[in-house]
Amino acid sequence: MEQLPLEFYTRNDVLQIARELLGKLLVTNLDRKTTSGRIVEVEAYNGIVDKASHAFGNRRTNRTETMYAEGGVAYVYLCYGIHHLFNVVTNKNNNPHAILIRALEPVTGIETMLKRTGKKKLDFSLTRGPGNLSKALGLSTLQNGFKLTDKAIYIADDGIAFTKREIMSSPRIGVEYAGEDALLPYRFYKKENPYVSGKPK
DNA sequence: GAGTAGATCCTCT
DNA sequence: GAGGATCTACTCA
Repeated sequence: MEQLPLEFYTRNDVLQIARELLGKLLVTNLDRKTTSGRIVEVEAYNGIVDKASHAFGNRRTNRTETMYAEGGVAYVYLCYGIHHLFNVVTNKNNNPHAILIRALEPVTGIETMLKRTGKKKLDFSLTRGPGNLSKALGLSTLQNGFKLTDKAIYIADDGIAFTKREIMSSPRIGVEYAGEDALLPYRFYKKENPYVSGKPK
């Protein structure tokens, strides 16, 4: 199992990176506990030209500053006052690309995830949806700006990759306000995986 | 089973 | 002062 190198994140094709993230392992070492999950759903946010992105129009604020950092860091922010959403920042300095991790398949530390989320037993909702998976992995705004090349949070390749046929794309979720950009097929997910959010077919 | 309200708080205008 | 890259529970049928 290999931690992804910085060069993986600093490339400029956020859609390509998003596709490649599928099948990788997201690992957290927080609270002296290790938890990990296989990424099965992501959404790409294509920088300043993307109306659905917080960085649209090169809007630069305290919150979005993390996205302008060099790729390979975590961008975590609070949504609806309740949910912490975890993103991977990509591209070079001052190019605010990001990839939202929307769903995982639990791999290690399931007991810990259950404890964190207050669930009694494993079900598909444990790591389905960005709010839930952040909770399960112990991610919060405290981890905003963490480097993915460190040990606390990182993404690893254990040799498993999905085939092209297994990867589906669709418009993103929850971004209706973004006008025509809401229609862009920037969401990628593994076909027929029960952890993928949205409506089961 | 489908539709909707409520939670809850940080960020930006 | 408004609203958001969401989720859950509750209503109603």
